[in-house]
Amino acid sequence: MAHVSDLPCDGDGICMVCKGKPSPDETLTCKTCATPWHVACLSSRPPTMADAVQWECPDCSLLAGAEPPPAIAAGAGASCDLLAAIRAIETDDSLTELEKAKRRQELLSGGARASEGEDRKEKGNGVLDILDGSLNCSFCMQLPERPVTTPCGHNFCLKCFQKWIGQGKRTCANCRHEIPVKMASQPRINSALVIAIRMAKMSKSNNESAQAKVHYFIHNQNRPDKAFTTERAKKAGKANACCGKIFVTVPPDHFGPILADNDPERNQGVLVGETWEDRMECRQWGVHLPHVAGIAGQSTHGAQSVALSGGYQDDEDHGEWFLYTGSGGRDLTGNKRTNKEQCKDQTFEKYNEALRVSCKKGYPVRVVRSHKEKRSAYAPETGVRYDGIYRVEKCWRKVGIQGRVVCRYLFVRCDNEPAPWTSDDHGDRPRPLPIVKELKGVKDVTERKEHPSWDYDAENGCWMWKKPPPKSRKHFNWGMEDGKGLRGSRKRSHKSVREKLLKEFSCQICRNVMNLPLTTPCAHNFCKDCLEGAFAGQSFIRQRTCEGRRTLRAQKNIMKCPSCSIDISDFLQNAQVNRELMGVIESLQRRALEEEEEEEDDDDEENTESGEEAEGTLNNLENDAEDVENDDAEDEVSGETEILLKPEAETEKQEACKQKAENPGNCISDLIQSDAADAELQVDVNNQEDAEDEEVNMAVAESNAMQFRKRKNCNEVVSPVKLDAGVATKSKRAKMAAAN
DNA sequence: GGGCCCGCAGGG
DNA sequence: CCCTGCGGGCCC
Repeated sequence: MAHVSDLPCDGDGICMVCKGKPSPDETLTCKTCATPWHVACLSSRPPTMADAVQWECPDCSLLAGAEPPPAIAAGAGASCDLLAAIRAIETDDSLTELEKAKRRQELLSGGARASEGEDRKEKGNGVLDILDGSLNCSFCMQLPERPVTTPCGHNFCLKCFQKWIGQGKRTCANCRHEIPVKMASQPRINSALVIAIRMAKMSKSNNESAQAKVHYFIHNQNRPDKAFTTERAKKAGKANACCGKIFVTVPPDHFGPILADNDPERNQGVLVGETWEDRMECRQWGVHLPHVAGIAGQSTHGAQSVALSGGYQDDEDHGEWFLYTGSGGRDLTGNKRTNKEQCKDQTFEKYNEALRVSCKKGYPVRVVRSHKEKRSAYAPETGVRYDGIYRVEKCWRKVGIQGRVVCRYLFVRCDNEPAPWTSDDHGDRPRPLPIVKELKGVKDVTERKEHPSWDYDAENGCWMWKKPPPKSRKHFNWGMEDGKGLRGSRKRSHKSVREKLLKEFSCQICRNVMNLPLTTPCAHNFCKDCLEGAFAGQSFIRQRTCEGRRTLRAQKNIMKCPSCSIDISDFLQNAQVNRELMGVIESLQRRALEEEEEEEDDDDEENTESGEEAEGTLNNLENDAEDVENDDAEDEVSGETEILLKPEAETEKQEACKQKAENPGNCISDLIQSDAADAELQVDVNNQEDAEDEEVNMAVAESNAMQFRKRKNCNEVVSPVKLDAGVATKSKRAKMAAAN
C-alpha cells in the first residue's frame, strides 16, 4: 500500500520522520485515531482546508482499506468494528466536538462508560502531578491499567496494547520499534509497574486508608519465580526446596475460585484444567497451599482446598463426586514420615475438623488431583491439575480398609466451568446426592443443616456465594520467610515508602533499588548494568545439557532471564531502559527522602516520645480501617507484618465487586452496604466487564491459557533452581543483616 | 516401584 | 515452639 514510509509524531510530539518538533500549525490530527502527524513529512497531504478537518491518517485509511493483510485478518474484525464505532461518533450531529472527542477517547481506551471515564480521569490527574504524565499510556493518555512494557521501554494499558496488536500493528506506538512476536501474542503485565502506580497513588494521597489498600497487591515479589533451595537444604532440586513466588493476590485462607482480579500475572484467574508440574507449583498459583498435606484449612475456620494424591487407600473417585479420607492416625515419628499404615483412629480435629466446618457451612472447596493418584481414572497423567469447586455434602467416621476408624467426606462438584474430563460446554448443575453404600450403620454422620454459602442460583444459572464468604483471618505476609522481614517497619508509617522501594523495585541481581530499570519481554525488571554485566561475566549462562551435564555456556549466545529462564538474547541486544518506571522510582525516592526529612524534624521536636508516636500511628490506622479484627491489631503492634492492615470492609467490597463482575444481575454484593463509594474498585469492575465483552481479549486470554498449559506440561531443559537459590539466600542474608 | 531421608510450611 | 503433613529426589 501507499504510505508505508509515513510516520506520525511520537508521544512527545516529535515527528518520527524528520525528528523535529512541529508547531501545532504544522501538525494534522487524524479524525479517527486523533494521532498528530507532521504535515511537511506526509507523502500525501490533504488538498484543501476542508479536507484537512476530515483528514484520516495513513494508518487508519490503511485499515479502512477493503483487504487487510492475511496475517491480521483475525484481529481485523475487531479493529473494523472500532473504526465503524469511531465513524459513527464522528457523524453524530447531536454531539459537540468536545463530546465527540471524549467518546472517541473512551472507545480507544477500552470502552469505559462516560461517567466512569470521568472518575478515572480525576483519579489519574491526581497522580499525574507527581508523575508528570510521563507514565501515561500513549493510546488512552491515562495511567496504564494492567500495564505492559515493550522491550523498547514503553508502557501501555494491556487492553490498549491488545487493541493495537489486534489492528495488526507490530511496532511500538511510541517509537515504532518492532514488538517481538512473543510479546504481541502473550503480553505480560509488568507487576512492578502495577505496584509502582499504586505506590505513587498512595504516596501522593499520603492517606493512611489508601496505604491500607495497597498491601493487597503486594505479595512476595522478592521470591524467585521458581522453587529454590536454601543453603541448609541438603538435596538439590525441589526435594527440599522452598517454594517460589506466589503469583496470585488471594489471602492464604481464600475460599472459592481464584478470579482474574487476583491474578495480576495473567489476568485470567486459575482456570479449571490448569496443570502444574508438582505441588510446589500448584501452591504458587494459590490453589492448594500446603505442599505436603492433603487438606488446607483451619479447624475453627473451614477448609479451602484438598488434594487427591492417592495417599489413602479408602479414597474413591467418581469424577463429579468422590469420597475423601481425613488425615492423621499414622505414626510419622522418626524416619517414618511416609508411613502409610494407620495405627490410630482418626477424629474430627485439626484438618479433619476444618473440612467438617466447610461441610456444615457449605463452603466451596477447591480440588486438585495429582498424577500420584493411580487408582482413579480422573487423575491427570502427569503433574497436579485443578479440577474446580466441590462441596462437602456429608461427613462421617467409619472403620477403614486398614481396620482403623477414618474420617470420610462426600465431595460433590459444583463449578461453573466444566470438569476437565467432560465434553460438556457448561459447568455443573445441582444434582441429587449419590448413593453411598458405606453410609449404612456408620457413626458421627454430619450433614449440613443451614443453607450453603456457595450454591446454585437458578436465576443467574450459575454457582455463586449466596452468603458472604468467610472473612480472611490472615495477613498477606508472603514473601517474608520468617514473617519478620520488616520488623519494626510499622512503627513509622512513612518509612514504608523507602522500604517498599527496596522491596518492590529491587533488581533481582544486585538487590538494590533498580538503577536504569530494564523490563524484559517476560515482564521481569533488572538494573540495566546488572543484567548486561551478568551476561558479560557469564554468571547466568550455567545450564544443563540434554544429557544432564552441567556446563557453562552450553549454547553460545543464549541468554536467559535470571528470573524465569526465558531466552532474552534478542531483547538484550537492543534493550531500552523503562524510563517511565525509572520516573516512578525516582519520584518515590524523592518522596521517601522528603518523608525521612519530615521524620527527622519530628524527631527533633518530640525526640523522647518515639515509642508513643508508634502507638499513635497504629491507633490512627486502626481507626481508619473499619472492622479490623483484634489479631490484626496485635500483629501490627508486634510489627511482624508489613503494610498488611486490610480493613475487612475492603475484603467484602472486593469480593462484592468480583461477584458483581461475574454475575451483574443479582448477587450478594447488593446486600453489602458500602459507604464511601470506591472509585478504584469501580474501575476494576468496569475493566472486568469490558474484558468479558471484548472478543479480542477473550481470544487472547484463551490463547494464553492454552500456551500456559502447554508450557506447564513440557519439561524445561534448564533448571534455574540452583541459580535462584543463590539469589534467594543472598536476599535472606541481606534481610537478616538488616534485621540485626 | 518401594523405601529412606530430608527440609519446608502451617496449624495450634 | 513443636508437631504434623496425600512431597520430591535418590538409592536400591
